[in-house]
Formats: sequence, structure tokens, C-alpha cells
Amino acid sequence: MDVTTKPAGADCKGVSEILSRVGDKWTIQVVVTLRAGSQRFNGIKRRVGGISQQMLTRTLKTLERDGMVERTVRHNTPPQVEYTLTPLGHSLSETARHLADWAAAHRGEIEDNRLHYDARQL
Amino acid sequence: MDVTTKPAGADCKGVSEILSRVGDKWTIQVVVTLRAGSQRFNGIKRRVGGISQQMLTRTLKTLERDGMVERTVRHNTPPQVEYTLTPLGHSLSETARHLADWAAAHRGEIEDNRLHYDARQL
DNA sequence: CGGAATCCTGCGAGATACTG
DNA sequence: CAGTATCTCGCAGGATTCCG
Repeated sequence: MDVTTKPAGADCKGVSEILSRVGDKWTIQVVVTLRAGSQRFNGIKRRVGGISQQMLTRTLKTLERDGMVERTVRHNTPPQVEYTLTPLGHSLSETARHLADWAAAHRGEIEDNRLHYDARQL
Repeated sequence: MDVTTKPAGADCKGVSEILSRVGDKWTIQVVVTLRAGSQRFNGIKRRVGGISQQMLTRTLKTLERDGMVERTVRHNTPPQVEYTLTPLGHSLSETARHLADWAAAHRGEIEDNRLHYDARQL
């Protein structure tokens, strides 16, 4: 699909899909967790904290499908499954970090604005 | 900002809230639309396209509360309400654009990965 | 240990109609 | 024109149970 015709802000549908992935509750947290290196299922679950097994499974599967993480199975006893960030996944994590930095930098300002706004509504 | 000391995923809660705002379906589109300058309610509605007035109202109100847009009322007949991006809002739009650029750049790769993945599942 | 399958719930979000 | 008020529905996301 011809991205070049895009006038600097016209989300061509596919873009907003990626955006929504970033906004989803767990994807970014999992990706960021994996920046530290390969990890196994319950390891990730422990590190992310608060995620249900169901959602971790879904998130990892989606990320794998998108080519953000690689899944490696070792048929030992007990079984081991390792998840590793691909270059694409790393790239996403970098971009997401910019956003996170922005959020961290302006969080106070935003909360302030909310307080003022709410006060005015009384 | 010293990200390196963060234990690999310590989203300070408020950050993920901002992230989810970015991922929400309309916020970014409205902000991007307003980059072109002040605009009125139905003007935004027309430009964004596909948004219901309900969602536009909600989105604008949230953005106003967060201090991203400023609302100016003119009691004419017919009434006019203008929405303008604040500096904070501009700043967000810039950051969001980086993400959108990333998304646009990797969209093809991701779709490719999905096709391969789905093919393997048969 | 690493999942899959199933059930349940709340909220995001659309459609529509009414108001000032 | 610029909203507010309802009603509704789909789906993200949680809890729980079962499987290899």
C-alpha cells in the first residue's frame, strides 16, 4: 500500500493498528521485559507482574506472529520454552521508549492540568 | 533521564496510562488533525472521518482535561466553539509521529511475518 | 512447566434521539 | 452548531480449570 502518498499524518489504517498494539495493556511491558534477554514463560510472568497467564499467552503469541519475539522450545523434563526479542522487537522497544520518556517527562504536568480542570468543574 | 537504572520494565503506572491514551482509537487522530490549526467541532468531525459525535465529544473533553487542547467558546448565532492544540498537545503529536513513522516503516515487514506465521499453522 | 479451553465481566465505542 | 443522554454490543482482559 502506497505509503509515500501519505501527507505526514494521514494514518492509513494499518498504522493505527500498530498504534493500538502499543496502547494495549501488556505488549509493551512484555517487550521491555524481554530487552534484558531471553526468558521463559513463568519468568516473564513473574517479572511483568499482574498479568494473567491467559493474557501472557495471547500477548506472546501475537508478538510471535508479528515477528517481534522468537519462540524456542526445548523438550526436556520439565519442558522449557524460551522467548527472545527479534531485531524488529528491539526496534519497537526503542521507539516505545521514546514515548515512555515523553510520558514520564510530562506526567506531572498532565496531572496538574487535570486537577485544575476538575477544580473548575465544581 | 536515567532509563538505565530502571529495572527493565518499571512502568511507573502513570506512564502506561499515557501509553493507553496514545493507543486509543481517536485521540491521536484528533491531535494530528489539530496540528493544522484551530478548528471547530464539526470541522474536526469531518476531517477525522468515521468518528461519532459522541466519541469526538469524549475525546476532546479528555484532551482538554489533560491540557492538550484549549476550548474557546464564542456566543454567536450560530454558536462557535474552537479547539486549539496547546504546546503540550503539540509536543505529544510530535512524539506520536515518531511512533507512526516507525509503524509505517515496518508495516510491510510485520504483515509479511504474519503471512508466514499463518501459513505455518496449517 | 507451559500452555489450551471455557466462562464471565466491564468498558470502549457505535447508533440514535433529544436540547440549547 | 455543538453538544448531552440512552441503549446496545463487541471485545479486551481476568479467573478458573484441564492437558501433555
